[in-house]
Amino acid sequence: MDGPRLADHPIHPRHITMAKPVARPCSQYSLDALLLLGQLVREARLARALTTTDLAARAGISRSLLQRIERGDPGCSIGAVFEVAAICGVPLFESDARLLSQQLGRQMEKMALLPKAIRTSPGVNDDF
Amino acid sequence: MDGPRLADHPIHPRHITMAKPVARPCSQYSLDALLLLGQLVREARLARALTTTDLAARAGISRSLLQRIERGDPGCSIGAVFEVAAICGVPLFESDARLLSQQLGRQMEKMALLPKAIRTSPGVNDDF
DNA sequence: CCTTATTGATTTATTAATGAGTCAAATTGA
DNA sequence: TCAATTTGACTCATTAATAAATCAATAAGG
Repeated sequence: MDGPRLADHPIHPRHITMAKPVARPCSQYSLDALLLLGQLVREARLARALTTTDLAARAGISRSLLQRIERGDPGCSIGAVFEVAAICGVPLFESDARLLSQQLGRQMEKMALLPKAIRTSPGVNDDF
Repeated sequence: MDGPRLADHPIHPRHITMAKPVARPCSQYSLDALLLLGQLVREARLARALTTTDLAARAGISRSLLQRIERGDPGCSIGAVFEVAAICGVPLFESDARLLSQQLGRQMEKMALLPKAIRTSPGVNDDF
């Protein structure tokens, strides 16, 4: 059981980077939205003359994470992304802090009125 | 070294859940935005009469993750959140897929013109 | 031009997120 | 009312995200 292992005989040349299987599949729409958000963050950061190190420090995250955020990596935590966006002034939901809070309040009221559970009729296929 | 351990003598009654230290600090603004997004997802899901199990399956995530998304948990991956939002029709950036793609294209062009690096003057304090 | 700072791209150890499962409580619709 | 279903809230094992550090390449500005 100590013969040559598969890894010792690479199929591909070293310099060709194998596309590693994506951690979690993500639609193109989501990827586009993510990339756009990342670019908006980058633009806002540059507009404020902040270095990646500075912005990362202000957001309480590492520079490497900020780099992934600007690249639109779907694996970043949404808390980190929103924090960075908020700090460098990229609007979330096209509203400022006050409007957001109002919107949240109204939303919470609405939710209180909605049914707490949904039940699907066994026979109905609701695909779309 | 085998006397009674600290854990054997709880300070608090069992039924009082200790608020565990937050994994990563997050501003109130971000938390509000996250909660709003979660509520919008929940509302959209109910409007489409989807169970949490159904929507989670369509998004390719677990039900427990969907629950955390609707709760506005900052630790969820942004890819998962955007995917769920897209599936149940919560608009990202208040634009549909086509507009998003256009917007992304324009943004990429703009970015090409911007400086690649920012450097901070040693004496200047740009705090705000 | 030349020094200095910033960025991009790695790797690795650590920490946290995720999926899967269970259970009780709440809700629905008949 | 009542059975069936959905939801919320946990636990735990596994997987992935994150921080930190390094290094080469690039860009800025005197």
